[in-house]
Amino acid sequence: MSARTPDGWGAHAQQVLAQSGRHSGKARKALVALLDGQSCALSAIEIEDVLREGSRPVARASIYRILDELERLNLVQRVQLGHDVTRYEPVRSGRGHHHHLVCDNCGTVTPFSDENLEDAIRELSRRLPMRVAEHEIVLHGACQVCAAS
Amino acid sequence: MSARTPDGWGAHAQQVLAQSGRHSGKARKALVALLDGQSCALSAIEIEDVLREGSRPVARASIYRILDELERLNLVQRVQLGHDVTRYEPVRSGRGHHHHLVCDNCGTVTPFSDENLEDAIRELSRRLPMRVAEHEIVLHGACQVCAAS
DNA sequence: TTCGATGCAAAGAATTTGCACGCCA
DNA sequence: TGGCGTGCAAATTCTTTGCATCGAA
Repeated sequence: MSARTPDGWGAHAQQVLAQSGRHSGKARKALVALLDGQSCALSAIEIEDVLREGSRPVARASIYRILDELERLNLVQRVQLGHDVTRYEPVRSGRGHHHHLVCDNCGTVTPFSDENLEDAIRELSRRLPMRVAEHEIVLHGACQVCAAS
Repeated sequence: MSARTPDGWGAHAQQVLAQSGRHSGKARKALVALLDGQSCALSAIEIEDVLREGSRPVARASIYRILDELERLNLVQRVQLGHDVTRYEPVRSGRGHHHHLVCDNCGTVTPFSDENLEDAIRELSRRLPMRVAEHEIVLHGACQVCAAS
């Protein structure tokens, strides 16, 4: 199952980028296209690998710069899952919003979503002394496979 | 307000460490003592600084090794807040359990706790295909000061 | 006395920065 | 054509590892 929606995040991202008065290079197009087809979080290095094998090699420095820019425009969100790995995923407001289960044993990452949780966060956000923009929830534990062994 | 409880985390940690059949060095004692008096998350480098100024200088490598060990014993939890910063905080089961608000503008970290949220997570955990051990919630946004300006 | 704990220094890995060139508006 | 976008390589920063020494049991 993909979280992609027709004419969804990718198009939206390109539009926001264009409106912020920037040129559009090939590296960025390739990266945005990759993220658009991605439902869960990737690290910069995973992105580099996928791009090198696939559409177009992109320098690592460019990847970081582009991700940085996308983050500033609130188009991608940094997600910290396992040890040290910084991952990035497209911010999809409606359908596609999710959080992550991380198996501390084998490192597997699984997305999940839960409306009760979202409600609790929305309600909580109203009471906090902060304008809450994003939230990130990570559950750690043992996945089915690892829990069995 | 401190999350420390009399005879609490520090003593518990020392006990677990002793039971796992290890010697007890001065560096580790100093680090555990520091964390015991700490209610929120610190990075390895902040820990190094505090120890150097305070009780006893501890080599950075030792800090990482000790934190690693404490994490394996489930005595501290890694917390990923801002960009890249890996922080560590004592795992306190009951009182003292909390999560974090991060101001994306000024970087301020504020702890909070919410029972509705904990309930939602407990209930959710039962339904997930994973044995959930820990969870981490980070809210990003603008703190009062930054939201005003 | 033995073996883990620690410090120091070097190695590694991820991320950032500087600079020259290429390409889009 | 001007300036942003990109690639390459060097520089930074955080973290890990190797090894000799110190200290607790």
